[in-house]
Amino acid sequence: MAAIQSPKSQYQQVADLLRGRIADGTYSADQPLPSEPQLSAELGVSRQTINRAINVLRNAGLVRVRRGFGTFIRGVPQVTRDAKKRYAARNQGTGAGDVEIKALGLTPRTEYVEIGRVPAPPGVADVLRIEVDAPVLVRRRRLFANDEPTQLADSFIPWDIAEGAPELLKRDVGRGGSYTRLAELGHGPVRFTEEVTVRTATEDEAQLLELDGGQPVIDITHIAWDAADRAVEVALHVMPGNLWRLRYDWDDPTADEYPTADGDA
Amino acid sequence: MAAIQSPKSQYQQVADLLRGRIADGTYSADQPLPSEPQLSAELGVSRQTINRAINVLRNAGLVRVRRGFGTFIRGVPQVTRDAKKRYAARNQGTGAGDVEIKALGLTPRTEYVEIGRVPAPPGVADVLRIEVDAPVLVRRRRLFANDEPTQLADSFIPWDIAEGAPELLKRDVGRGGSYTRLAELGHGPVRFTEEVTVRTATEDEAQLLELDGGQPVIDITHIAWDAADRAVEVALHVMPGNLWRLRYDWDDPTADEYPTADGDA
DNA sequence: CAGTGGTCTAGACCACCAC
DNA sequence: TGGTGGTCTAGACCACTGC
Repeated sequence: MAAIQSPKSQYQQVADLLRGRIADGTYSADQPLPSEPQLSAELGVSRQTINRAINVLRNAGLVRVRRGFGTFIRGVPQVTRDAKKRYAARNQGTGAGDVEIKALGLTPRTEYVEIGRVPAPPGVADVLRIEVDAPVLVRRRRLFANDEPTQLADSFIPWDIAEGAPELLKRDVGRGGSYTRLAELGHGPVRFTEEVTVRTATEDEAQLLELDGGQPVIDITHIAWDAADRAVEVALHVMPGNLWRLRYDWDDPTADEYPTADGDA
Repeated sequence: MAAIQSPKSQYQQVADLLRGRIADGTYSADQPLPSEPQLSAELGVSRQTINRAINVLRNAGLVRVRRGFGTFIRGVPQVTRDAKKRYAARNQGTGAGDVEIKALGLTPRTEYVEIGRVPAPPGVADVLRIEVDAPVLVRRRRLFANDEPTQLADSFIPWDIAEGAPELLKRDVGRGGSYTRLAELGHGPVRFTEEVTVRTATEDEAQLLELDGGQPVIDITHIAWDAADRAVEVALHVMPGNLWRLRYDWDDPTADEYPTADGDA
């Protein structure tokens, strides 16, 4: 099917070779890969070419470079995030984010970056349909699996709602999680929307997620709606693209409306 | 917030500069960007450095290089794909894929790459819970917006179902689309699941989608289940990562089960 | 300190494109 | 044929790491 292509560039070939060696276990996960000068000598290409090849693997999330130290295989398995289940699990613990990590036998950890009252950033204000700079409660968290950062999760709640539940200003928001607190205030979420985009990480995100610049991230805007159809919470999730698998499912509400064989308007 | 960083590398600075010039309209979408030697002379850095900067923009999907001709701004807006609505729109035309494109005022086009009876590929057989190499109907399509490829969509239906509806072997599967044909056979989908991952494009995909190698793609495995909970169709979608925005929404089925304030098991 | 990867340059050769 | 981008090399300097 593929058209005849000119022979691959050397750095692509080197990248394929290294990919193969990673896959078949030639290189172990404990040891660093051979150094760039070593590979350069072994394969008879310049160090630049080796470096370019390794950059290909980095972009694919296959290896991780620790500067001044060496290049290592990234041994983190993919985490499945089931949109429905993660919120249904609210009765089992504090954060919904821990469920998926534990399921893989990894150790989750949550770092609270910021919890407090701040002016709403433009994007958030827009979604919550409030004025820019109107006060909101923000909860910024960084989630880890086995001490590797796996996700940034910034949650915003309009202040006029949040002020009713002082627990929301604590790290541990208490039994059932923040949605339960919202429910107690009469704003329990009954509907959720998520918008998913893929983009390259910003510098800040790359730092916090320990990614190389330019690596793709998944950007999820999660909105919780209460029974009065008010947006009561926005959560912005940013996650390394190669690390996650998102799962959604739904019933077809119009399953009984297939056109009949004889046709009608 | 960001820690003190050493000054950025030159190619990053050049990339930022070019990004700025694209954003503020210094460079028009009709004209190619200045050539690499020109930029090299203007900015006083080597051509390699310019080239690297442009590669950053390519990975972000901001520009598109036509070899031997020039580098151009990619002016395609993001398309929103609403998982529920796209299937609900089945009564309006043939393909569900056209809806989103038209909504943006772009011209959709579908290219049928392959329609026929083939042995099930391993991944597909696994999902459909049939033997590898058991026969399936495949419909491979490539979707365009304004003649730019926006999506690969390969659909698989177990042959024992598909053979009941000869229309499924035609390009135009008829009124209501393929799900209506399945419904007529007693296998109308009532439930859907989608799994979304992000990865770098394979060579074949890069060619078909006119991407540069290494660019991230969104990979969606869409499964349609009938009332007997049998997987009656699998659709594999591959789309340029920067081109799409995925939208999902769902009601919380457990909204009335928030723990009460006084608590119980 | 020696070894690692990050980056930069000058120069070069090539494939591809439009004319 | 001349201009475009794709790639490669040798050599260099640097920041960072662990010892």
